[in-house]
Amino acid sequence: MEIESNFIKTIIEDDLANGRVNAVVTRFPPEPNAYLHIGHARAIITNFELAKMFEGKTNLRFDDTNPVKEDASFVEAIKEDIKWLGYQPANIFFGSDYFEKTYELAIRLINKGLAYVCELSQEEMSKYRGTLTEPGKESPYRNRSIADNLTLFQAMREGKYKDGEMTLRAKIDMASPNINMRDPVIYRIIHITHHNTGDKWCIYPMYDFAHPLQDAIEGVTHSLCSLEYVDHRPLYDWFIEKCETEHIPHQYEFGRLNITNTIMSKRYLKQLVDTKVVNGYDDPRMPTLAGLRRRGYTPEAIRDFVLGTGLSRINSTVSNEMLENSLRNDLLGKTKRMHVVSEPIKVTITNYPSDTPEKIVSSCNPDNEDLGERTIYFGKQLYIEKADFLPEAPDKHWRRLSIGLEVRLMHGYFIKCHNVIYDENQEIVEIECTYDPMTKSGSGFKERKPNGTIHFVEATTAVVASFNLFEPLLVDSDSDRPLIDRINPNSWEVRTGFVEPALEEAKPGEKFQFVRNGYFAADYDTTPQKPIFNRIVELKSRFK
RNA sequence: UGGGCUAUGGCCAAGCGGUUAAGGCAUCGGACUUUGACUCCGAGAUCGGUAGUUCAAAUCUACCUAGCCCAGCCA
Repeated sequence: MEIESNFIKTIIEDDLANGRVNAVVTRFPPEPNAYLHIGHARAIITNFELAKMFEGKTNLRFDDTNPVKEDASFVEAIKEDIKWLGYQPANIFFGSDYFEKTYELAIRLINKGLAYVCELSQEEMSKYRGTLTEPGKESPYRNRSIADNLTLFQAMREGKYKDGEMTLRAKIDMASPNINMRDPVIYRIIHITHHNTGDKWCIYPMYDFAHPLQDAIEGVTHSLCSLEYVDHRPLYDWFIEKCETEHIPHQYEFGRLNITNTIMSKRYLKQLVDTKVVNGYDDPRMPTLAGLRRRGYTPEAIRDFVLGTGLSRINSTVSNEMLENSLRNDLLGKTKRMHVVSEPIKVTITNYPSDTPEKIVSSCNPDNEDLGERTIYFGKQLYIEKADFLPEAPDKHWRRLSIGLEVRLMHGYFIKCHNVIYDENQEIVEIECTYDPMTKSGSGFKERKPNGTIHFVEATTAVVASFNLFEPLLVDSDSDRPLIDRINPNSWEVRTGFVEPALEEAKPGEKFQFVRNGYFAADYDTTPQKPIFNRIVELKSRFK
């Protein structure tokens, strides 16, 4: 699947056609202060796919200009997530690699009379800034001499001042209707150890100043970001122009991708982890890439989903059914289709002649013979799903087992139910059936049509396993209620059931279709003695 | 209330002055089926509103309406 037509692709095509750029360079610039989630996947995929499409390149650049929030551990996690998604950055850079260069350009601005050292406190600065409807006031420090600014800025760098004591500001326009242009701070003092530069610096550039310069230094042609930066674009262009960088990058904005019933915000993800609603950032219910990975989502499906949702200048909320569809499409042809009974009910085949089960060799996926065959068993004692039996068929659409009805056991035989055994509470404990030896799977038997096909496992060879069934963490997708009140209490259900013996060998992370049950992945903690499977996604069903 | 961005079927989204207005997801019919899966057929919008420009407008203009973003020494 290729990237669809979208406005950014159109812009790039146009730039290339008109010679405004020779080669496309994009970048994905995360701040190393959180785990990546599926929202980031859109940015990653968009940047990489767009560049790839035009034979350009994409850098991974850690935007680490604020040491108070950042940590090296996130650097590795982010690298791993990008690799998992299937992308290899042309270069891996750090914004902090450019601190020296950024500093020089700040001095250039001072020399041009376009930046000044300001001693307003944070509170005062806020007052001077004005409001959305009223213009701001000029700082009393705005008209210092270039020489004084140079000296002061140098002193800031040398650590002569405490955090917050002064800032370097761009001298633009305190009356601009765009608040970003009202003399924004471009350097602030922070005495803290930086994950990359250690204690070398105590002044750090702000995003608005650093970002365009990083793009310029790296030769980025199309700098993509989200919609909330639209108002920052004039500033971006101002810095590029005034700093007279050799290369001139351009910023383009696109909408964020939201998914129904899914929280993406850093704050709430953290809240879920901190309040132990989930077991960490790689909990299989989390929308983090680490969580989705553990759940069994595939990078191919995520890519297909992102590309399928397109790109526009709208913050969109896409139904999670779309993601699930991508998952099923990807998993359909590449998973083995195994027999698993998650809520068992016992079946005795009363006319089965032997106490030892017979072996049946079956295809793992009739649509993909490369997946091979495995042996399943059929015998006197079986398990089927509770939901596949009702003493009496509710209506003529019932395609499962009932007294007097005959169904096909997939890969086995036709069986017909003739008796139900109840306990003292009128609960069904066992059902009794007969089988027809003539109807063996693969025999080509066509004399009669069964009332549907269900699956089973043979009881003496079955292996006990547990299944983790997930639902969305949130309910009420359109609600404005606080998220904490929308937590789904049933987001993780554990069931114990039986799996066919071949599943003992499932390797952690290996994915399967459990016939008529859904797609599952063996959990990281699975063992042959105690297999554990996570449900990735249910199968679609028209059963009403 | 200043500035900016956006508005195409339930949800995404193509379309860039002339097409019966792509496609995907979802939904509803139907066929097929050793998964009520898959696959296959079929069904639905006149493009936020109004007024203009034009032989011709979802596409251009004006006005209106609605939603989102901005007043961190965060990114």
